[in-house]
Amino acid sequence: MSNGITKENEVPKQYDPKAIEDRWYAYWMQNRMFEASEESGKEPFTIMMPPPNVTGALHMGHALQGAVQDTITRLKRMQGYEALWLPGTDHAGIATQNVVEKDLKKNEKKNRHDIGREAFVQKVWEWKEKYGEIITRQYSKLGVSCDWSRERFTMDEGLSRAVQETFIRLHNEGLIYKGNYLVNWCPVDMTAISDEEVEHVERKGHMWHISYPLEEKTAERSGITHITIATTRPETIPADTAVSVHPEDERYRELVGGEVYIPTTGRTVPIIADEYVKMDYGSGALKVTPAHDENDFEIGQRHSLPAINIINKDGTLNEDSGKYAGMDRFDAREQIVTDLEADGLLVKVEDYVNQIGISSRSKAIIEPLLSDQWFVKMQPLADKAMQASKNGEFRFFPSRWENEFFRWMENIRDWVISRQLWWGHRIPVWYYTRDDGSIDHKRDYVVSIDQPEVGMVQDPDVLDTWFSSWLWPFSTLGWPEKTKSYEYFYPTSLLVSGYDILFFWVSRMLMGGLHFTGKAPFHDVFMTGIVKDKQGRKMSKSLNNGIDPLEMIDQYGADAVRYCLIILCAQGQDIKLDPSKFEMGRNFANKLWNAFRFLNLHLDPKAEYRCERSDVVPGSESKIDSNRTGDDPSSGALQLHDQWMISRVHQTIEAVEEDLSRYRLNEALLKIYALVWDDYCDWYLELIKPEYGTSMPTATAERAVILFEMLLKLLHPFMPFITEEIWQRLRNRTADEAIIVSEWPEFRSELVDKNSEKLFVTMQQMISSVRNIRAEMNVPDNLDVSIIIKPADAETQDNLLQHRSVFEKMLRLGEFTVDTQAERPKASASDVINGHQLFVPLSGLIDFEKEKERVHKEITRLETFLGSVEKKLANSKFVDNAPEQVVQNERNKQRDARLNLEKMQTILADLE
RNA sequence: GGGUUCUUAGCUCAGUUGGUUAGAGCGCUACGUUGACAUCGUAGAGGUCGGCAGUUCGAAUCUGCCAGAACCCA
Repeated sequence: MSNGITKENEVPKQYDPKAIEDRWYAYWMQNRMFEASEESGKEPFTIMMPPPNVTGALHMGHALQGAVQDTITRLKRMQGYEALWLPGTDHAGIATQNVVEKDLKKNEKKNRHDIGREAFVQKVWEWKEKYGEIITRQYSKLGVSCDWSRERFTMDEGLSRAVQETFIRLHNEGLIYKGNYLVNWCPVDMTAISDEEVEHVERKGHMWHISYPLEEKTAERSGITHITIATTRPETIPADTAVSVHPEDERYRELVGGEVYIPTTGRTVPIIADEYVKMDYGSGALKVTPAHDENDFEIGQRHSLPAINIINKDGTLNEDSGKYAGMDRFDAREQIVTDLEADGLLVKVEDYVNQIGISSRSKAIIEPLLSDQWFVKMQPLADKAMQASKNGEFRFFPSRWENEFFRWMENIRDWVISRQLWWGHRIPVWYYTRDDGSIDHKRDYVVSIDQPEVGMVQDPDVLDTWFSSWLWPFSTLGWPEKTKSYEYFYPTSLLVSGYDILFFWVSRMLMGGLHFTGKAPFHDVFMTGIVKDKQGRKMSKSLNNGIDPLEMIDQYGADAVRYCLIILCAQGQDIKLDPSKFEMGRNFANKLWNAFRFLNLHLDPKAEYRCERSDVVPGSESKIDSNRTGDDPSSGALQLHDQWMISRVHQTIEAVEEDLSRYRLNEALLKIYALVWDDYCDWYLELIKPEYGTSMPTATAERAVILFEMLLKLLHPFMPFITEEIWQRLRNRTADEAIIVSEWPEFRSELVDKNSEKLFVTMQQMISSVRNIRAEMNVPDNLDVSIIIKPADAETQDNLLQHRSVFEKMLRLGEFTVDTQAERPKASASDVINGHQLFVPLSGLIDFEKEKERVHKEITRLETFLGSVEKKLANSKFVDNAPEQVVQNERNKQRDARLNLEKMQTILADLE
């Protein structure tokens, strides 16, 4: 496929991302540049994309993590790894089922029960086929280089097979069990959910103090008629099966072993003693409702109490609640309170803020409910994961997440994996039936993928969505089959995830991976922060404070969005995002674009450097001649600014590699940004800019292009679109030569040239100083100004004279005098840079008072600085204890500052 | 109640194993547009690094306490 660029294409003044982004994405796709192969013989590098919900829309969290993963993937690809980034989506049980149910209700005015399970599941699949690709298409807009040919869905046949396999395996190992336990029940979604899916919130409520009449014999024995209990949930009174007090509570000692009447029911229940009860809380007496409270459930177990379930799965009360049957649990609460009051049993009501559990999905108040569910025993899996962590089999970045991981692992509880839904992986368990078709619970169930015997029925429940996603790193590669992909790409190299799903997903993947494959599923885990709004609130639909990444891409360009997200993503801190922040990415892209425009304007379209040449800049390829130095641009020899720029580029390569190896993407990008903007654009390009009407020497142009290409390569993983566009416009390239598949620049320490840098930086400082003087003295912009430099040594004198052209390019320069014997002209402004004196003669323009003030200010600054340095050096403890290097550093500072100060003082004396 | 993180320029944030004359972007001030780029350039102003104490020759960085903010778990 053609890359769509011709030399005749106009180069617009402003960069327009829309004009190019889709074109390059299509080009990369059609040339199959994202696809990874098991056959290349290269070292693999693998990232599994956290699968977004198939129902979802792309949000900023996806965009951030997508940008991070793509940057690393592109880097590794350029560094010669066989880079696989495998994408996919998650079937998201409850969320998807809800969406389709809503759709069904809206369009056909039916609920799922009206059309039946098979037809409903069919509808969900249809919905998935129709809308399921929205999010992946949205992802593409970001420029993600994931291998779409390997895209997976958690309900694909292969992945479903992996789910069944693991269920059976865990069951055979005794790690899956079925039981009647108290679970978190969501009355809206009508399913059990796991502890991790419950959020705890504070709600204003009441504490009701209720008087329970003692059974007659107990009353007689103790001389008390009633015992007061405190509760926040009076509607559960009909389910009470005991009243408990603390064993050491003197007030109630006589009552323990006795009985009490449960209001509204007339039943009597025992009074027991249990250490769980807090004596100073409420009245010190607790009603025990094992079927509707977790702590009460445990007390019930300890004391062998019965559990009476009075709440239906839809949140209404059942027949066992007596006259409240059929009422909603919250209506029943009010009614019971009214009835108690009428009976004179309500002692008092207090306002009370209580912690309640709500479903993280439906936001409905969770009802602890006894039901038959399937569980996974987690402790043995957690032990393996903790051991692997201690062995260093995987690492968290930043490392503090390892502590969080351990904290959760150490207190891990069994995992409820059954869900009372229709959309998901059906539990591979079969039951015998009676003649009437009902399940025969007296006979053992059979665990099997296929129906074991005619007439047996499958468990109606499906598995928690996370029960398939915890297998994601290997099920996507074909496991449990020993496929080539699995053998080659597993275990994976890196996982990028937000810390909000550390427990839900990351930890479970580690446990699952270690248990099922014997290996940690990834070596590195990079936990990103969470993208929040300007005020630091989590972005949510209900707050309507989300920033749509697609809108931002449309407005600023994908590269700008990526730039912004990466630069703000520091070491896992949350990102407070405001749309205006994307401007910095857009501006940077525009800067880069205009650097290209500049080169393009001065480059001869037919010249040799439009073909591949890379031997004219040291380090860009192999052949170098770094000894050729001169100041004649036409000679083709390297000049000072070339050596300085080459040195800066190589320093940056080294620093960027170091930063990226530790996932400090923001640091790396900031360094590249500074290299491009401050070094290349502000200085290098200005210095090679030809005089008006003259053309750029070929050697200069070649070097500028090659250096620019190195910058483009460094930037490509972060900003893929613009770098590819410019790369392809600079020269004629075939698909094999696209920047996406180019080689990452090689760092070469011998090209870091400290001497050239030092000289160049001194010259930069001199130029800045002259500009400052011009501004301070209000020198008109179109006026040439002469400068006189009195260098501290003869070598600098030679160097500066040799590089006179640098001053000419960067200043409106008149006379240029460099002389170790120079004298300060009377009417001049002065400065001292690294011991070299600088005079700017300004007869008629100089304001002597202002100049005195300027010089005086500099002297004050130097004195303060020198004072602090000398204080350190006067301290013998410092000189004795600090490392030699540090002391030497201070001595150098002292020497330089003294030299500069002395000269400034002479100047000031001269002025007065 | 237990834990984690944060507090640095007007705003948003970087700052690695303690040694920098504490940085960036935005904003602000002055000047500048026939110039690669006003999505720009040049120059500049702006910080006792939340407070107090300690460790150290030396603290934005380590420790303790206090104040404030956010999050996680119970």
